[in-house]
Amino acid sequence: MGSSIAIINRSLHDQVASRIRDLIIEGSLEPGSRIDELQMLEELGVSRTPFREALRTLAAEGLVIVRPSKGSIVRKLTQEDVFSMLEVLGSLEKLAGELACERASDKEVEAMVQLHESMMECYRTQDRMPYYKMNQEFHSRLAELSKNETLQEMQSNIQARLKRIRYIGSQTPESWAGAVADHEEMILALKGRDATRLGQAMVAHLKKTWDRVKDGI
Amino acid sequence: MGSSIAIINRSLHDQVASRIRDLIIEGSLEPGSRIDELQMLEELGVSRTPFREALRTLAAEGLVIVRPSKGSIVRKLTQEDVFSMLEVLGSLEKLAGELACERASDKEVEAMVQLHESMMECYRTQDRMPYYKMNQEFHSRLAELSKNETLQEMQSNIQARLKRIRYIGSQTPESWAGAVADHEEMILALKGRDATRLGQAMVAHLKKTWDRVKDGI
DNA sequence: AGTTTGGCTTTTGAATACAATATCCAAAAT
DNA sequence: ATTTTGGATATTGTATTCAAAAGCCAAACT
Repeated sequence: MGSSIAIINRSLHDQVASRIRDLIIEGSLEPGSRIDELQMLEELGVSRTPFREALRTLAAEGLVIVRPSKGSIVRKLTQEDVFSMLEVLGSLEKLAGELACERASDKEVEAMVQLHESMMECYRTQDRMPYYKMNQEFHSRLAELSKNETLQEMQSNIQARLKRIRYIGSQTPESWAGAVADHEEMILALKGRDATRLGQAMVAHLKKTWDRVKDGI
Repeated sequence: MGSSIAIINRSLHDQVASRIRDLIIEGSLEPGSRIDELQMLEELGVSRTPFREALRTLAAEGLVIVRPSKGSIVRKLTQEDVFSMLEVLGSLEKLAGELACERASDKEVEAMVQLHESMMECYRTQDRMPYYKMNQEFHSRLAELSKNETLQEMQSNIQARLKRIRYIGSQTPESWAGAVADHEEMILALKGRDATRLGQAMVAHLKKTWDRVKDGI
């Protein structure tokens, strides 16, 4: 995602925003901690203007909170926050699934099946990292198949906020197996163009995600 | 919303963002047109730094588009954009309605009924403007009753993007009557705590909104 | 001893200055 | 005549500077 050609054409504050996003997701910037401008500026090698513009973007995305005259902090997600996000994400992905059944081309469905196969292969060999990445891809792609840009945007926003949680949310072998079974069901529903079934599968999947994650917050 | 005490404690860029938002909604800034920084700065009486920070916020909210080195434009909504927004909004408000039936207190439900009565009064006297404002309020409040902050945030974001459309989307006498009937149904469902019924009412309402608005884009 | 106040330091917010990029127009070449 | 290129101008992007606010510590007072 994001070829090098695109990067050179992106303005500095966008690059800065991406870097900070990464720092937040990988956990270098701890939730709740103040973001030290001076230190950050040194590390990133930019001046305050693009940095602060980046902060504004991240604030609008819900990743950081800027407290006037008191500095910015990395947003800390409470259990309630995460629950509410998963509740909404469930509803959005349900819609995505239903629409995908109606609007995706056979070719696109086939591509999803392919992706699923690759994931299954990773599961068999217990390759966590590639599985994790493909899983993100799977859900993004499903949103794409809805052919609804707003839906994609909202889904990707929530995904971004939850990324860190899910990343650390290391699944147990059992929960991983459960997730794989869920995906199996999704693929079957999608292949059969059964909108209701896929919608239900999405909601169920997100509910389980909550069960899996809630104690680690 | 937003007392004067709060306003004086808000940083400049936030105030600027609000002002620009208003200009976009009321139509002073035409969709698709370039936002002339120099001219804007004069009008608003601020310097470029807070102004550009405000632009970043608005960009993240989806109201403007910043094209690197080529200036910012007010986002122009295509029919597809509006359709996709209403489709998502329908899904979100459906969820909001369902959750509200489960989670709202009797007092809160009563307050909604009151608001509905006020709207009916405006309808009887054909007071468009107050009705329009209360209608916004009605939908925001329903989202609040869901007790889901993410849901509220997402709904309010889409509402903001659509505001101008709905504002100009001058309803005919018939469509107004239809909207009133929809609201009657919503209130009945909410009073009866019938989640399914309210959910369906919300989806139906948003579908009609599309029919009413689509030709005016 | 504890609390309050005054001023110093650090940090954030806004304005200005400087640099880079794009746009536009005219002149030259095909 | 049309296209292309060079440079002047306007506009945007970034850095720096200046101002204001918040945090901190010590001294004085209760």
